[in-house]
Amino acid sequence: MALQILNTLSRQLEPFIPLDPAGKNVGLYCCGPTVHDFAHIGNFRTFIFADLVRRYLEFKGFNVQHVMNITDVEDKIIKRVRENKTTLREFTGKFETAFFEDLQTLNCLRPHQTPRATEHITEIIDLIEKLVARGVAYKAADGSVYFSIEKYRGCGCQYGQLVNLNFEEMRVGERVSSDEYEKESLADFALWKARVPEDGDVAWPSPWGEGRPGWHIECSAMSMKALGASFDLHLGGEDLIFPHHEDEIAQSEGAGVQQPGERFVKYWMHGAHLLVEGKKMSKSLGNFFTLRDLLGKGFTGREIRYLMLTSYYREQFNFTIEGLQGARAALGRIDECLAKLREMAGTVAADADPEMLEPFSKALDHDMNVSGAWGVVFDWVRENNRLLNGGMTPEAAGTALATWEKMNAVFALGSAPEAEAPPELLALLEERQAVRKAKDFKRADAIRDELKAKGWIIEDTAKGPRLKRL
RNA sequence: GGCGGAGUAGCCAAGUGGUAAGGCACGGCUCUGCAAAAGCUGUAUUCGUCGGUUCGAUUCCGACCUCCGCCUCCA
Repeated sequence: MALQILNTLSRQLEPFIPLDPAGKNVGLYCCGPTVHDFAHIGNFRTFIFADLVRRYLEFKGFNVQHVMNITDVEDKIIKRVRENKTTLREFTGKFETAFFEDLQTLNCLRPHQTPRATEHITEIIDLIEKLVARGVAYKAADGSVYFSIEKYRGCGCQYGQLVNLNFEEMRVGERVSSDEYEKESLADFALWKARVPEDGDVAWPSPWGEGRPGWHIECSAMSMKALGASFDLHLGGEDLIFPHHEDEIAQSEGAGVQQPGERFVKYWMHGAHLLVEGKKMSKSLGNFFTLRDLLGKGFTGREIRYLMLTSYYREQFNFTIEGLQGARAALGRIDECLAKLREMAGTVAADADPEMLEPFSKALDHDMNVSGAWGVVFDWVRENNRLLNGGMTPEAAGTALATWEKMNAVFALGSAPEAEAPPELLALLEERQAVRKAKDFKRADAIRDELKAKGWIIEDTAKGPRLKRL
């Protein structure tokens, strides 16, 4: 069964066939963060989605090269650098570090390459020079260089591959900032922005004078440097479809660096946005959360990851605190089953059960249908629990665990946090056992309440009691 | 106005031209000194509304209603 992907280019489900003739290597680029602040959970939905795609491709046996840019120069960053009287590198470094910490908290694999825009100014300038040489970019009176959509279309290229653009009907210009009036046409976009006083020290020399890259160009320059002029997969949030990705295509294909008939990117996948408590996230509504905010509320990275992974990436997802609590319960169910399986399996080593993996990957093959895959996982949990109630062999438990390892390579939930009770509580637990034997249930229940007050619940199992974190 | 997406149980969420996965929550049962925990188990005559095609539609077609996103800051 082959993986099928809903390609934004065609809006259709297409079989995934890598450009690599050997069908082995896959280039994956995902638009990364603009490091001007801590990333919010909406951002992380996209990055968890990218991580899922990467892990699933690896599960399928592909050799993935995963690239994610760090946009570390941009209007908002420059503004904040000025406000904070700091340097660009110091300011962006702080949020970049936090971003990678957050990715780790969410158990996202670190991309193989995470190029910074500021370290690819040479590549960016080279690309702009190619565009100027081909006549699809021009230097305006303000010293900036713009991409000409009209010239680009004049070369027979299509602008509007990802979105159906109707230039006559577009309400163009409503939000165009006033400093861009030098453009020949409102739809044109900046490749190189001429230095202005507000930029402070943030400027690089270029053939067009000092300045800095425009918004879209860094992704074109860095993705093509890392993965070649034509690569397999490009991911990002749905808001990037237009203009960011449309402009990336225009810049990349307009430079004439692909072989005839080749495209910049073969498959585009876009993740839908998040709602929080049913509303669009906004600071004024109080439903704007960074990952750190949620950790502060006592939720864990794996709970957040799980919740994000229960929804189909292409559909808007309502992220709620109630959902996080449900995630905690669902994870508890999986953890419980795994713990019992481990106990049963002991040291038995076994191979995964291919019959189990088949429906799991069949679901994911359908454009990353995680819901179907979770259905398989929970059916598996129930079946294991039934067997654990009698009739399961250590070998069968070993097979089940090996199967889980495979599935979990895709979902990457990590393992349940170890919760070893402190000795004084274990002593209380023993005391309770003693008084229960003596039928002093009053004292036994008092101990139970005391432990509960300290955050531990007693689980009386066939093998005796154990303490569990509340 | 243009373009795109969505409406399935209390909540989240799959799916299919042949009679509705899964998770959370809730009820029942097992276990227990009682509990808890855990496990098992039950729960949508019905898939936004109205028509049409069909032996049969939640699934296809048409109309309508509602919600959401994008249209040059945005994951």
